[in-house]
Amino acid sequence: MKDVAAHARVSLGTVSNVLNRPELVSERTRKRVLTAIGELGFVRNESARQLRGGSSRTLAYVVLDTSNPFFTDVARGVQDAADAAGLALFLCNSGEDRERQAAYLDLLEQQRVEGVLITPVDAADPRLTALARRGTPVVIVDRGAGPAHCSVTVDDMLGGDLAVTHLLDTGHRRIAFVGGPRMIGQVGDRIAGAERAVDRAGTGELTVLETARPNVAEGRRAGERLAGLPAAHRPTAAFCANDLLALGLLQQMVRLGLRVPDDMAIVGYDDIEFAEAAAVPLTSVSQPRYLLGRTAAELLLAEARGDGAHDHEQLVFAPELVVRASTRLIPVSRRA
Amino acid sequence: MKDVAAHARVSLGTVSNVLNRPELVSERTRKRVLTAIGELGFVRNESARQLRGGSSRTLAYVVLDTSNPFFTDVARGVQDAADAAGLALFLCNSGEDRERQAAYLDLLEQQRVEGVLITPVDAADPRLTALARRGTPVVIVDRGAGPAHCSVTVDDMLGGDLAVTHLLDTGHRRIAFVGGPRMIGQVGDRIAGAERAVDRAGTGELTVLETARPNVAEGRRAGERLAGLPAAHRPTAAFCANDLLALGLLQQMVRLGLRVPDDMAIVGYDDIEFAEAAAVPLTSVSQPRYLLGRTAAELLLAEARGDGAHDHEQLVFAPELVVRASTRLIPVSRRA
DNA sequence: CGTCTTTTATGAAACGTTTCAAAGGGTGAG
DNA sequence: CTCACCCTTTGAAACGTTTCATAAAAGACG
Repeated sequence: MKDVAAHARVSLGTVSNVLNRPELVSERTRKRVLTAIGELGFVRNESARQLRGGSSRTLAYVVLDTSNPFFTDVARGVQDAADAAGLALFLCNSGEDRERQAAYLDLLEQQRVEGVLITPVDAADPRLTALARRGTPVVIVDRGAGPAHCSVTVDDMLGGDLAVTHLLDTGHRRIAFVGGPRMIGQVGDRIAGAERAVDRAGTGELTVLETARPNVAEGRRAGERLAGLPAAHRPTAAFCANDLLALGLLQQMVRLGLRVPDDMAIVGYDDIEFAEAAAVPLTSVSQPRYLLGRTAAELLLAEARGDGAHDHEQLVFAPELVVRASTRLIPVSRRA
Repeated sequence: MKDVAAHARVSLGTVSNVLNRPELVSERTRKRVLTAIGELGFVRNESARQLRGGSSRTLAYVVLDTSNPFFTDVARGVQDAADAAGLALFLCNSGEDRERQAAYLDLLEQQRVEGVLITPVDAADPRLTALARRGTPVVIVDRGAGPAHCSVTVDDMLGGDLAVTHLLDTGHRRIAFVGGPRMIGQVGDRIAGAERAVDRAGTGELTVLETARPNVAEGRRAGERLAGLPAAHRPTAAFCANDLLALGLLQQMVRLGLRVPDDMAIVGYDDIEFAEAAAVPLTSVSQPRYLLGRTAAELLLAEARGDGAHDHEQLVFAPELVVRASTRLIPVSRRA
């Protein structure tokens, strides 16, 4: 900037004014400075700017797993909200790795981002509370939060309830829940919702098949386990904690010669794009992904921009069941 | 930091030494300073650090489309390489939007990132050359580059050739290429490869069905157009520019009652995770995605860390054909 | 033509670090 | 007891901006 000033024969302050409050500078001078900037290929140093200005005009979203399409949709919502507010978005992928997440949080705090959106590896990470206490607003995405943060979630218990109620309604009695690890709050909630549906119906039984991670490979493995059971005891329907699991399960069923939905009905969760394109289009619980991200970012902005007082909100969205071919009414004659 | 110094009754310089060269500081003092840091919840200001130190310890990857699984795999490779080098990774999603890409490039240059990996919206963006000329190393990912940059690509002509050669070998003569827009260099190369295969075989004909974008929806639309043709003239095989298109096409075929591969064989491109989980597991051209990202990042690091002289390399990886159920040898008796 | 007001430009301070030359304090050798 | 040397610690400069009080220039007015 000093070079620019020299080149345009003005003072440092004037160059800064051209950049930040051009209306204070005369037409002639402004042009001269802009020309100098062009000729020298000057690029503002954001660090210095930030150091002096105090704010970074940057937001961050720490994603749990970039390769899960659910989160990329959420990210689009976040992106749009950030764009609308004129903020840049730093996307970080923790890859479900606690350490990497911690490293990112440290880094982001050091960068003085204006706020952090995060789908954390552990629901209640003390690090997040500490971060918020020190002044960086934090909004938890797709996970419940204590009163210390805003959060945006979808009602997983309701989702589980919808899914299993649908299975019970279509005539299933032996139902498997496939998902895990169970300690993930969400998974627990979906199980609870599933159990609530069974209890309310007063009939049917729920078996939980826990998986190590919610991905296609684990879905396949679960499929193998289910297919291995004698048909008489085998669940006739599976409710999966997400669509990746459901697709894996579906694929394994097809591979092992079990028919979907006749031998095994499947309900997934998330309604990702591929749910519809699956071998048998997948019945799934749909979450308002884009809206989730967008709303989360808006909450964060409100907290970051708001002056002082702020009440943390815990927003809960309602999921919807999308029925497709992977579930179907069992004729009464064929019921167990 | 001043507060920490006061709290620990040492000078500013000592605090800095504790942080950066702890071996210079006596055990006792170091402990005292660390305690003060803990008590005050001090967090380094990265901007100031960077301003003084000159380097940002940050890399950026400007992704063309986060929701395309191809790029998330590439991103994993980039991520790992960045981690290994102790650098943070800034993931940006241009969403195929020229303006957003430009905005990100400006932002990143202002942030003084150590280097930029990018899959650009346009192959030859003068902005990229300018960026590199001003000192920010740029590596082009999955797109060819002029001699001004390093680049990492996969041989798309070879990929197209492999796919169509496979279709010709399995007995197909009327082959459709589904993909677009054609002006994307990659698409052009795949078409060229496909034509090369046809020419070499001296038999068969290739029809190009151009799509507006390479996604599932467009794949479905292409499927509709193909299915609408009279069976006598309809291509018996389709080679799609990517798996999203192929999955859309497959889905539409199934929906319209055409059998895959009997009525329509399909070859996709990218071999994404869902290719295998599709209604009919998809034959696809597999690209070394992870390696692509990792190598790109390594090239970038070499350029960024290297002192001065650097020869730009254009690395080309070879794709592989993965044969699955969506293509099958046509019995000689049934050939046209 | 002087005075007052408005517009435009300037210079210095401040932001929070890192770095480096130099000062201070011990220790051991002579 | 003195000197030299090593280990610690210190203080100040520098990084590249923004901001603000102030100076200079330019108009406006009587």
